[in-house]
Amino acid sequence: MESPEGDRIKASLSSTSASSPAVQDSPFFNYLSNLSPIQSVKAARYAQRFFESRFPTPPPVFRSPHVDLQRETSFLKSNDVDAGGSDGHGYHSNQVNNKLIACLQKEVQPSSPSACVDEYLTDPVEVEDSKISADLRVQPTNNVGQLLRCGFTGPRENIRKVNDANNGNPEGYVFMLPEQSRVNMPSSLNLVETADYQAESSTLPVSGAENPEQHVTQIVKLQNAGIQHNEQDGSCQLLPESLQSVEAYQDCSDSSRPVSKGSFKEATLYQRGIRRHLQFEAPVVCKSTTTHKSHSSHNVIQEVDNSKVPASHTDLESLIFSDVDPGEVSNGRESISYSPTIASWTSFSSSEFVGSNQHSRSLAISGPIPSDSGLHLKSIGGSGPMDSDLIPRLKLSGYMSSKDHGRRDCLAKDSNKSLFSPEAGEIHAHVDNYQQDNQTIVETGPAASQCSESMKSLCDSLHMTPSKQGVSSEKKAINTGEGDGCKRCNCRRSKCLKLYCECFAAGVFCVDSCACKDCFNKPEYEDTVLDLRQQIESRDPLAFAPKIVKHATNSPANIVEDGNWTTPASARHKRGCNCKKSKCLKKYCECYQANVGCSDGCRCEDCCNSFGKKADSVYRRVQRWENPSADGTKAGTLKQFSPRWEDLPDISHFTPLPLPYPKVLASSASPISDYQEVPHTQLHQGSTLKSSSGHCHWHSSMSFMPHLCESSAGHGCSSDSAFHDLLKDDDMPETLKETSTPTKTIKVSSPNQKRVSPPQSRSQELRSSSSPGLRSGRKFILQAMPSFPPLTPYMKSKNDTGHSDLKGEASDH
DNA sequence: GAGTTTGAAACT
DNA sequence: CAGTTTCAAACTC
Ligand SMILES: [Zn+2]
Ligand SMILES: [Zn+2]
Ligand SMILES: [Zn+2]
Ligand SMILES: [Zn+2]
Ligand SMILES: [Zn+2]
Ligand SMILES: [Zn+2]
Repeated sequence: MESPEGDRIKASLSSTSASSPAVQDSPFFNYLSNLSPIQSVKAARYAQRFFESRFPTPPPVFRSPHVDLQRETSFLKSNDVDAGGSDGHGYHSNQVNNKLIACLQKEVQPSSPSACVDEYLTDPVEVEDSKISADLRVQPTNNVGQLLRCGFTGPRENIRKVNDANNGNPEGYVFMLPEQSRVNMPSSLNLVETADYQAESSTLPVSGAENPEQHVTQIVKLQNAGIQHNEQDGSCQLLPESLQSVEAYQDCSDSSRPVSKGSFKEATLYQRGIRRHLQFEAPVVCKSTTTHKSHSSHNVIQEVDNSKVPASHTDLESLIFSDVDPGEVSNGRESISYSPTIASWTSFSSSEFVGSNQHSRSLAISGPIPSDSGLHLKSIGGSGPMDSDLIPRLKLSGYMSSKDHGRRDCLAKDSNKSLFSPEAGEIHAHVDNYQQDNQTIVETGPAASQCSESMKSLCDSLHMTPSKQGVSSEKKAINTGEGDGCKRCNCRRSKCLKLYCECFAAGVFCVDSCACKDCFNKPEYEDTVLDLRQQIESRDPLAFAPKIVKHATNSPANIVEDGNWTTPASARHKRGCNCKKSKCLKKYCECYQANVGCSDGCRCEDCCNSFGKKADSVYRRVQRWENPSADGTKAGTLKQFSPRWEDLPDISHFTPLPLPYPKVLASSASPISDYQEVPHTQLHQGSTLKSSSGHCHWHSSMSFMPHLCESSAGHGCSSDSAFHDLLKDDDMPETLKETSTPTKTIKVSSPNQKRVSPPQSRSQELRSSSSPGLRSGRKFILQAMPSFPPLTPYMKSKNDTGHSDLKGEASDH
């Protein structure tokens, strides 16, 4: 309103507001609808767009999407978490849903969109709403199921098939994520990935099937994580940030790896082509990759259970496998949708997510889907009402979801962290890891703590679930968290419609905990929000992409040591920082804030980033990583999170995902959390903090987290940074690379199996102490996703359509 | 909590 | 693409 922007915004707003009800007729509306992923009917369109735009390629891939039933299962597990966790605020959800839907429709069945959608989307949402409220996360499974559904929905069967077929993944990277991250990732991610994978798999014959499996799981983390839980809904939102980061994990070739393997199938691989798929794989955590492999998804779950939550896990499985899908799915709604964004991201991420651990919650991302679902759920739930509406909602939901979150967001806040992303995905993960060590974890890193908390909540809820008691517990947890708030943005002049706003930037709606004024980043203005978002994306395709990307690559560094592991270290900021006075030692520096070292892409002066200086060679970083203490205070600690850097030359590459919906990101983010957790300072504090404060939150919400963190204490906060999202460099790069250099792409995809042991060092250690076995065992498999489609497509679609409109209006003034 | 610093986002 | 302005977070007190 106010100034120039005001006009634009107004325009948008007007459209928006109107849009929902009556406006549909207006051109804008159309435009929007096109843009917006979800708009009811349009899911299909959406999907198309995504496909078109994002995935120029291979439709086939998408087609298969659902395919991955298997994954679903696995995902389910994870998903559940995600779903639960995520509120769905984010637009993502919508996007995701859209994708899914699209996929489904296209491939699966166009005929009954609703059905399809329902299955996929629905689940999550509905489930969450109804169930969630009651159970909330009680049972992850549900969520999972939802997620899966969302993503894949029905398809389990399909998926499985695919998986089977694919078993051989072309490449798989195995990363050892920190526990936290691992856990998280999987769930949400899995879902997503699954979907994609499926496609891929189908498409890809994965030649390798034989390959040992490299399943790469990509995990995306949502940094933000801002997951919010709604008491009612139970859903949580992820913060944008969380979403942003994505991680990918590769699996070991071993075989199976973990979940991913099975589910993933991944082969995913290769996704590149496929990539798009969203997916996120699940991170499954394979404790021991090998060992557990057998049931990927199950494994994951199991692991989780074992370690932490037996009950839940059990439930999950059952749920997941069994009913959840169907029933819930059907019921539900699909809320989940993936938002387009997600899709885009997904592709994005999938290809490269990396997980940074920043936020533990990685869920988001990869989860983007999953997370989305979670988010969606919320949204759905929130919205409520209607199934039929779902679709439309979806659209909204993406953003909308936030509604719910809003409420509980606050709670979440502190908790928010916890809430946040983790939600589903993370939750699982967290659960495993965290639960076990919750405390430990907490200590470990703020992020961790957050995660753990969130996880706990989730877990609790899950566990509890059955009776619904869980809910209360959940709430408690959340509330406990504290109600606090978790602050989020504090915008005064941007109306929360610019990237200045963390919420908006993260792809999530503002919630109660936000202290913004004249906020338009609300579900009610979803249209506006989406429009502006598109505008911004058109201007900068990477605007909503996760800030942190992982390079996964094979860079020597990763391999370096044993070749086994890879490092998360590779994570770096997508655009690099431009610090002049902070020496990259304060949060003013986005790199530092994200717990990643500066890279060549940074233009900082006198860089002293404890996570890695601009000039540091990968090798050095690794060393630091390994011996943090030696280096420096923070560095050491930090390293844990971002242990090693590889060269990530190309930051720029990141793929641009058009829609950033957070959810996706969020999911992805979780993985990252690891990093965050550890954050330098935090570490020390962290441990304490968390516990004490408790609530710090979860990293997932990284972006938001800051506030929280702050309040909570540094730990949490610090963690947030960690949370940032990481995308895998690989992915990103690939994308970019693809564009620019085909070759790389390939590489990326094939780098293959590396296991990486996350830097968790400390955090892990801590944890490990508590429960060593798991940790070590867990591995995430990331598949390298192919690159993404170039930004362009996405842009185009949007631009074309809406773009003009919006711009026109916008430009007016 | 007010005020300052900082660097990204937005704008020109 | 560079320079400037705007913005909100990070930080300081
Ligand atoms: Zn805001
Ligand atoms: Zn806000
Ligand atoms: Zn706001
Ligand atoms: Zn910097
Ligand atoms: Zn930097
Ligand atoms: Zn620097």
